Amino acid sequence: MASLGELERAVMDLLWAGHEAATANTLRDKLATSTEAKGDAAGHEGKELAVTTVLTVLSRLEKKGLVERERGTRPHRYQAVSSREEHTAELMHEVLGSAPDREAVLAQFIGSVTESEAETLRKLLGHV
Amino acid sequence: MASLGELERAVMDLLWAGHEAATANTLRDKLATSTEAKGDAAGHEGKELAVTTVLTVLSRLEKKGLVERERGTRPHRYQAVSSREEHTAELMHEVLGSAPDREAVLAQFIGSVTESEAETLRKLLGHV
DNA sequence: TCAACTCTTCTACGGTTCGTAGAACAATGA
DNA sequence: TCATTGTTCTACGAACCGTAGAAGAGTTGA
Repeated sequence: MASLGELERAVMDLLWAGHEAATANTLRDKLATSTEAKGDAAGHEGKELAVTTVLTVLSRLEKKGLVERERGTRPHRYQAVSSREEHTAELMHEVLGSAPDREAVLAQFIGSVTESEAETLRKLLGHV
Repeated sequence: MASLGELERAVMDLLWAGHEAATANTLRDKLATSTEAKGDAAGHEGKELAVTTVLTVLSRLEKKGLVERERGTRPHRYQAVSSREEHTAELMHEVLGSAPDREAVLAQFIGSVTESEAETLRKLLGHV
């Protein structure tokens, strides 16, 4: 149950970007303005969504365990459960985990990584 | 357009496993017997599917670029476009590629890899 | 060449997920 | 208490997936 729809992803991107907790209203506004004034190519356009739409999406993200909300405050505040990096890394593990031959996959993976990333990896692995 | 349904995945698994080209009929039989005689837990049970079902799935996989078929031979023969490892590694890159801070994700990723895998990675990267 | 058979394509339906939002209900402030 | 603001419920249409019948096309034995 990992994959996100387009709007769901846009919302997560906002939560990850300014990583404070946000209200549905704030998010709706950001969705409207983000990538709107600049005819952004890949952006998720600047449509004025109904707040309920945003709320529905947030509920779904909550159910998926990606978002948690403070129910105490009156306009509930929503925030990402984990950072984008954590989440992405987790996804990578998920993908990798489903393979019988993990090491072969890793080999393949490493083979197509940029040199600078390879360098980063060497450092992280405690360069021999 | 990356994610696969359960049956689609089962078919890919078969194509990857015995990695010869196979006909729809062969695949249907294998789907029926694989993981059937042993009450396998996670397996995709041993139901007798209609051949057309398998064909539909194969067509969809073809459209997704995961499978190619030989149209020349009469019972068309289907095979995976890339190996499971290639495919999985590609998926990992896809996941990683969508992140703004790739290196941070890699850091996170490496942090939760098993020691033996870390060792493998060192070898692959290292030859220092 | 014709009939029987095999295989593929077309079409379709029900379930699930996602984008979208109205209607109704709850809380909060003046 | 009333108006405002926010939340939950419910719902609908599109897309994707599992599933398969009906019809069309190729193959082959007689």
